[in-house]
Amino acid sequence: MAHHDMQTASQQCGDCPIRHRAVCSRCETDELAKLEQIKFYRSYQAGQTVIWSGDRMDFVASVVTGIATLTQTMEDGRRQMVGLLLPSDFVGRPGRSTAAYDVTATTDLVMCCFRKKPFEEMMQSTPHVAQRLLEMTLDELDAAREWMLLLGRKTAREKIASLLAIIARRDASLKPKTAKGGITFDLPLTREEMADYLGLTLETVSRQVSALKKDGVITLEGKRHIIVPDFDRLMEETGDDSDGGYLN
Amino acid sequence: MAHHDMQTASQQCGDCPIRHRAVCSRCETDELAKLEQIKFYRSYQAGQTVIWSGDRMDFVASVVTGIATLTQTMEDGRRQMVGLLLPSDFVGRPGRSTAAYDVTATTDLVMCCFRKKPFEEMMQSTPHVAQRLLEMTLDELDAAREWMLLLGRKTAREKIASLLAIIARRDASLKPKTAKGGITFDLPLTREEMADYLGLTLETVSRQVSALKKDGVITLEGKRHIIVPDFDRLMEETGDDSDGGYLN
DNA sequence: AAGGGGGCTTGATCTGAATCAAGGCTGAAT
DNA sequence: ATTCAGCCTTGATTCAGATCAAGCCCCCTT
Repeated sequence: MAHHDMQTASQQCGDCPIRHRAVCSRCETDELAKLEQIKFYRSYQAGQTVIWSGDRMDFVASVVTGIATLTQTMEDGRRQMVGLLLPSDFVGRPGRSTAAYDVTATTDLVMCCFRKKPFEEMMQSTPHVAQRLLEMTLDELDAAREWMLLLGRKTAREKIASLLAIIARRDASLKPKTAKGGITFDLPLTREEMADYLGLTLETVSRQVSALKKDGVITLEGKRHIIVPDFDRLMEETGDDSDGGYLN
Repeated sequence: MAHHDMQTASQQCGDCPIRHRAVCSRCETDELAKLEQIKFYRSYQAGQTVIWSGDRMDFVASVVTGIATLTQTMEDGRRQMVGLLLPSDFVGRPGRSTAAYDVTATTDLVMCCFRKKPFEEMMQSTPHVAQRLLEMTLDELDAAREWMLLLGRKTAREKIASLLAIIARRDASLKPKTAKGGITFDLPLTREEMADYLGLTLETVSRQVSALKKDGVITLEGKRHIIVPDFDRLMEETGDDSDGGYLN
């Protein structure tokens, strides 16, 4: 019977990544049930703003499909992206009631949301949810620090190569079937969004993408479809340590 | 009796910030006792390296006194600071066995360490430790994102002003007695370390500090002692939103 | 088919910070 | 007292990326 509940829950929320990443690895039946009761979905169109920085935010959420960005903006309009949310990533901060960043859908977006109050109560009673969330937050912190090295010390070319490598890698982990010969993916960002990610202008992004193409590091099909014939070659351009020590 | 244990523990570890920040806010007696049993102290001299990136790291720790930095280094020597640890800050990552960054003592440093294994076991059994750690990690992530805006979009002058404001603020929160007239503090970093923090060269740091001095935003006494006659004036130079919305 | 707009590219020029270079200051060691 | 080393400042020059500017491409609308 208990096992049956679990399967039912699983069917109800089979596509909900929070099940898998934040909660489910060691979930018990009644915890799933609790999550089922408080969750709801929201959809946004490409370009839509999910929340403005400073707005009241009474839910936490997990990306189901699509891509969202976190950005910070200065009064004079300078923008810096500070987070890129892919499917299964978590947004929102238990214990804070206002959004600290603008959250924008860069593609059509579906999020699985949980009202903050009940989610927090659930966290109290099910310790490994907090632990899973801690793990995810520590991963994000590591990514942020990698990003800081990129922003502070890398050249424009290295920045572009790094971003392409990051997207290629995350993309590959989502669609496990990757041909050995070459990696292929669609850029989910405009040149301007790439610039906001990298701390550059869109013109510089465009020039450096062209340069990588001219040098044979990548091939372009249209403006957005990227082919990386040799991933190691791309990695050489990033300036990062060659040994992919990012997975220990 | 239970209450007595707590006081005893408190005396044994009166100066240990993890007690206050990571663990203690809702601690119970036996948790404190557990912490007491697995903790130990380590001291480092100014300039000493605590851990090299990639080294095995079998403890987590909390800064008791002094200042430490986290830095990342590229093969060709470019360096970027990615963390600045002041007293009560936490280092180390439950669930990872190798250090991801160089940790260096910039002043004489005392850390309160916990062997990772027992600490992790303790986390399992005492849920609000994980919760407190999550809160601290989320704070750090926010700081990292603020830092990303600085690295990606601020001018050299804004970077310097921002760093001075950050240090002034954190300093003020440590020694609560701050004169209304002006804020005064010692820079805990060399020009080169400031440069590594800000993604600049040491020459540019020096020039911009001189410029802020010439413009009356700060006064220098020696190379390290800073006087900020008007904190609001300094804040104007940072490029940040004027409303100090960083504390909600 | 014509028009228009959003996203992108490419060229010309400018500029803020890096780089290269030469001292200066201060405190510790001889 | 002198020397030395580490840290800092300041000047001259260079250069990577920003800014300004023009036009292209592609898709959508009418």
